[in-house]
Amino acid sequence: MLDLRYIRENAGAVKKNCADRGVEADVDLVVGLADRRSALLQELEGLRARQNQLAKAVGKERDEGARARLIEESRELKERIPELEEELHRVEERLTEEQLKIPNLTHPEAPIGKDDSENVEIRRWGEPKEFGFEPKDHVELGEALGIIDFDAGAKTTGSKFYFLRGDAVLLELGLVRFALDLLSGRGYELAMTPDLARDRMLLGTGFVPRGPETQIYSVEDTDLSLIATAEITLAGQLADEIVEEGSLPRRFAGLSHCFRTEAGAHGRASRGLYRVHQFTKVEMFAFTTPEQSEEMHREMLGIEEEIFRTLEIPYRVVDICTGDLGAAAYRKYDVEAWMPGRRDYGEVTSTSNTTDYQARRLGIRYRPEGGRPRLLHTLNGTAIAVSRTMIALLENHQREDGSVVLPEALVPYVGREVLGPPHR
RNA sequence: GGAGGAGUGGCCGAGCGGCCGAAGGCGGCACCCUGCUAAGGUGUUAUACCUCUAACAGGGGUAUCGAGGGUUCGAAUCCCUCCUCCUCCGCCA
Repeated sequence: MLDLRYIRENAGAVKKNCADRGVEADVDLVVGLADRRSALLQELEGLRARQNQLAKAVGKERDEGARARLIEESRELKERIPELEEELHRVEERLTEEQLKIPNLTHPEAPIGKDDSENVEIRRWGEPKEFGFEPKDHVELGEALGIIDFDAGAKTTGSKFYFLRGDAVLLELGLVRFALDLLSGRGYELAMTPDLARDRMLLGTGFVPRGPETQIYSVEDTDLSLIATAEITLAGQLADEIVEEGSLPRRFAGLSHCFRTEAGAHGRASRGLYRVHQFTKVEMFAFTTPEQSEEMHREMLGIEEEIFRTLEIPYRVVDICTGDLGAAAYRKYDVEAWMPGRRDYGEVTSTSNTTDYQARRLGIRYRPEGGRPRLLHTLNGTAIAVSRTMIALLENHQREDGSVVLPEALVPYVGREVLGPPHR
């Protein structure tokens, strides 16, 4: 959410930003509603001031007649005030609804573009490996090894769900522990968060919990949804709080399951583990001062790259263009790993600087030394999204016989050098 | 799930239906004093929004004492619902 005053005073710039991002938001409507709200508020506050005045006067008035007159006027106000309040409430509800559609501002250096085809590659690491044989994709590899079972997932739960078996279980746990160890050493507080969160936390972080275009599973008859990422709970943990400046930056490494309906995503490149409804992820999250956030963003991207270099997986880094930023991001970088099964790079991590966009909605502020509270900045980045990392790992490190050699750094975490069929 | 208790400012903690945005303490800030340090003294210190104004300086106003309703001329204070936390019992991984 953007600051209402900023929107009113910079309607032109906000409109241009919406256009750059390809977002349909009615800025004029927001401004109109904001004006209406101000007018109502002024009228209402005037009446309330009179009401308070009267109440105070009644307490002091000794003359019975005068007292009765004061109470009479007060009773009249008591009728009118709720009517205005109701109208104000309606206007504010509508205003918030429209205001939420307006995306965050954009970093001046973010590339302008309409969709992911206009994202800008900024660097590459590693060369796609030449196999001396026809490489298989992770679905073939996983099923042949008996370690990824889509049929069982589909039977018990539905398509795009899966069982991990045998060495894949150890691989998931090893990847998670590998990431946690690395982040713990970089000053990230380890956290396992709830896998569900209140709708307010989803809205606050820029997700749409319910409705036709939602990507979120919500629980009926409650205000809870399954989280799409621990970003939601990690951001929400400080909702409505004011933290001391000295405690910033504050870094978290959050482990959670992630749930996504992926509505409308069928038919696209989504074979196997690439686009699933549930996966495990270690997420980086940070609260910073406005001055610290760009540096923190670079730090997160650096860690993401380091992880994939350590896993010996070729990747490229992409600067996400305006049309592909989503609502909350001011700037976003993706790391895309080489996936031999696709003969292409595929997104494995994403890191965003959301500036004060989430903090405003969630009410998270910090107190500068001796100053008034200011909104802080929030950032997030993927350390390891297990499912997609598993794709890259299996496909890049496969051998002709269908077994998979683990990168050295992972061996102690998985307890194996080679992934093979489960023990019978 | 059952029975009790509690939710107040950055933190702790008072609070008779009107004089309470709220005592007191801690912490913070400013100044004073003490040759350093420690201690002490005085003052100050919630947030958002509206409005006057050249003003992010001041003045005025509204709201906020877990949330939402209600009673009342008037609610932190009374009533209802919900949420959260604590204690005890039951159940359970």
